[in-house]
Amino acid sequence: MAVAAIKQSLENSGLRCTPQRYAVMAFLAASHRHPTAVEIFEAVNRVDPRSSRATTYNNLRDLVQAGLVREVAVEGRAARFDIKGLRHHHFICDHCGNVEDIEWYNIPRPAARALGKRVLRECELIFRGRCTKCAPRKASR
Amino acid sequence: MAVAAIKQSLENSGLRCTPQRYAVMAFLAASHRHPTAVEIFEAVNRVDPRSSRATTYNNLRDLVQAGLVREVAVEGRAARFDIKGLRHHHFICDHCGNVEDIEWYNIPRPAARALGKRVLRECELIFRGRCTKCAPRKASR
DNA sequence: GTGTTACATTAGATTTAGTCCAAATAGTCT
DNA sequence: AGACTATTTGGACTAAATCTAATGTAACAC
Ligand SMILES: [Mn+2]
Ligand SMILES: [Mn+2]
Ligand SMILES: [Zn+2]
Ligand SMILES: [Zn+2]
Repeated sequence: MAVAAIKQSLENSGLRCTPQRYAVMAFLAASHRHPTAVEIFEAVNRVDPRSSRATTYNNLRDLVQAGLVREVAVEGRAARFDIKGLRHHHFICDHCGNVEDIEWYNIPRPAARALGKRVLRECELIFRGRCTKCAPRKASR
Repeated sequence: MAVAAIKQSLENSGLRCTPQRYAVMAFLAASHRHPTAVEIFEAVNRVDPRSSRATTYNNLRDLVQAGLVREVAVEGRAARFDIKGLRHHHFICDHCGNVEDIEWYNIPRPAARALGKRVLRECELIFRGRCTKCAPRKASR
């Protein structure tokens, strides 16, 4: 994602493009690894400009709220984040907790009857199992 | 869920039916509210037999591992639990974090190609938006 | 420009959710 | 009964995230 594109999307969402905010976006845009808040905090602080822990969390919260970033809750582990670019599904490893992208495909929506008066914003499909690294080795089991 | 049924399912999973364990299962079976661990802990301790916090968490972990109970991670909030009875999807409210059951319907699996060497255990479909209580009132917006 | 205001950042304290530990208890088996 | 194993327990501990109050910075009005 280009510098200008990040700037644009921040301003479109009514968020100032501060160095700290930009750094979070740039790091997420460059990463396909669904980092945790702490990982983002550390990565951003390996070089200038610095960003405090509170700011990193604040910015992640704002970016999620603006719809630019997605937060993925993983049971028993820290939340992970990714930038909302191309639509995709997620695979979460039972064993190591890693979150991986799965190519998007369409899923049928629920019947209006089943939703009642709820207001639907999005459907999220999550696959669970063992990632390539954690899958049982060939003959075993 | 009947007393005997709970006993059965525990024993089938190789777990002793202790009073504390039973109490967790019985509470979950009777509740449709996806309680948090703390709520379960408090509910179980409103009457005998008592169960410590550590035991409640231990038992929830064991029950999830045995596949009898499901843990639902909710971003920014405590995990919630429900008993694995009839298959169903979940609706999570953006506003209040409540988890509600949505009638089951089948969803297409991903292409084998998209999964690669990963081992798929299950697909989970989560709907997000505003629950009935938090939905914007009629004319507004 | 100067002043005003709203938005952002910061360090550190605090809270929340959950885990760990070592000792005590209670089943199960022979 | 005695040995063995699973389970429970209180309390210390940890990790993740939020809160607070002070400070800094950018946009807007004049
Ligand atoms: Mn992703
Ligand atoms: Mn449910
Ligand atoms: Zn894995
Ligand atoms: Zn709600």
